[in-house]
Amino acid sequence: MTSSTPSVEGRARRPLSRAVIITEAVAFIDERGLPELTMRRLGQRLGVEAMSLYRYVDGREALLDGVVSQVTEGLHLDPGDPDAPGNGWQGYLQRLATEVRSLALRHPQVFPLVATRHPAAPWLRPPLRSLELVESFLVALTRRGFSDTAAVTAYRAFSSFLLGHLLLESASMGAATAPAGEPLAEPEHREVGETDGELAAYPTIRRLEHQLAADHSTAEFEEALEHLLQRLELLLG
Amino acid sequence: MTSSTPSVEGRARRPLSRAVIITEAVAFIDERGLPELTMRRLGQRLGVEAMSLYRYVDGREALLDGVVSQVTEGLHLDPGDPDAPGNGWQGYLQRLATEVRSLALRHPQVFPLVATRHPAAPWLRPPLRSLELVESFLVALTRRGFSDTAAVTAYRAFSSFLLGHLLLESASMGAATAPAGEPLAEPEHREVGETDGELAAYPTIRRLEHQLAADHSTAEFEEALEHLLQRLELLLG
DNA sequence: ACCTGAACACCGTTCAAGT
DNA sequence: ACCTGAACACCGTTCAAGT
Repeated sequence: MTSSTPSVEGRARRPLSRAVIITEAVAFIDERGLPELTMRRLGQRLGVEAMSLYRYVDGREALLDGVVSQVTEGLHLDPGDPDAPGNGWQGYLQRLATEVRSLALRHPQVFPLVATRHPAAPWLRPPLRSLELVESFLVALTRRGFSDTAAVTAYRAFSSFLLGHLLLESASMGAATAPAGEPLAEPEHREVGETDGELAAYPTIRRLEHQLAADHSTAEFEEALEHLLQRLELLLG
Repeated sequence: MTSSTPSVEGRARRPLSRAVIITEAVAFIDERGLPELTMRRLGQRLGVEAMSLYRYVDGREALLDGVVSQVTEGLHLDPGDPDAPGNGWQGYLQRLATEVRSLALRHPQVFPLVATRHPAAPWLRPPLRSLELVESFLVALTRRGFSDTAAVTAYRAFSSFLLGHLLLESASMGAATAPAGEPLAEPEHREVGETDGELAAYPTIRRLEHQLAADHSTAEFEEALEHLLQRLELLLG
């Protein structure tokens, strides 16, 4: 009874499409990390040979672009009414920042991709890589008193801020969730130049070791954002 | 007359060593980009088979770590006398920032590697990835009036700042110098979703296209650094 | 219309063997 | 001591062929 409807062959196979391929690629990267993602393995996960993917995706590079797009388009922020209370430009930027941050924390293995893939154009600065989002950003700010130039300047400053903070944060998260392959910072298997013994040559690092390892990411993010907003306020004519 | 001294076989081959291999890898990435770097091609460039490299380098991943280390160790900054004029913590951070930036601009293709490789420890935050450098940073600041905690906080803020700004800057540079393979933003061969026509759906981006594409990186970097320093000043007890 | 088998060129890496 | 030939397992990708 091998019917033509997806039956019990271990798992019912979703019909292939660009969307499910990319969705599954994101899941794969989340679970096993980017270096593990292979056309062949992704096919296997989808119950299909690797070559089938090429009907829907233009090769591995295009697939990764798709991953970045999909993850990035999950961010749709309604600028809302400029005159509503708590909805000024500061509130807007704060909400946007929080949303991007939560994206980075949800997909720490994908975020480096968002951060480093070559953007298609200079007006798509990582990690704000969707046209919708950038358009929305610029409109939100110009409607709230920013001149064109000021809005563009703010856009640049804002993206640099997000990139720096979130890339570092997702990297330190990604290390914890890293693929089972690399032991990273395990007590055994130490690299020659970086053992505790060698750390003796750097007394200050050693003294501050605990503080350096401590995680204050949320507080730091918010504090830095606060200062960025103050800085951007100077752009208001 | 095939002598044993490196004679005229096209090019005198430097004797192999870990150092020359890594140096050549850096040059290779600078010229052709990271994805092009292959053990086999690197061997070829050194006049040797790929397997020979494994005597000196522990595989490709280790090679890339070596690349990051070498490039990063080119940064040795003398903190100098805390009491000398123009040598306060602000001057120190300014010099350090400039130095890291010039590194990023000299090696725009290598910088993403510096930015995204998993650091060996939480106290090595990209792009400040050398123990010497971090030690020097912390000493410089604590000698200049920062408490331990303040120095660590400053270290975090400073690295985020550098990472965000320089990764974006090096990416936009790297695109220009990109490998001959990818046409990127060419007039022909446009991706479906991002033609000028489609840009019509984003009127603000379109209106600000020129401003968005304009490059003000140096001024922006300096301005943002200035504000960071002001912000760090608040940490002084 | 959708998937696959076979094939190609190219990887990283190991190891016994050459000099 | 230093390099290499041969081999292995694994890539991405194409295309004619199957259903």
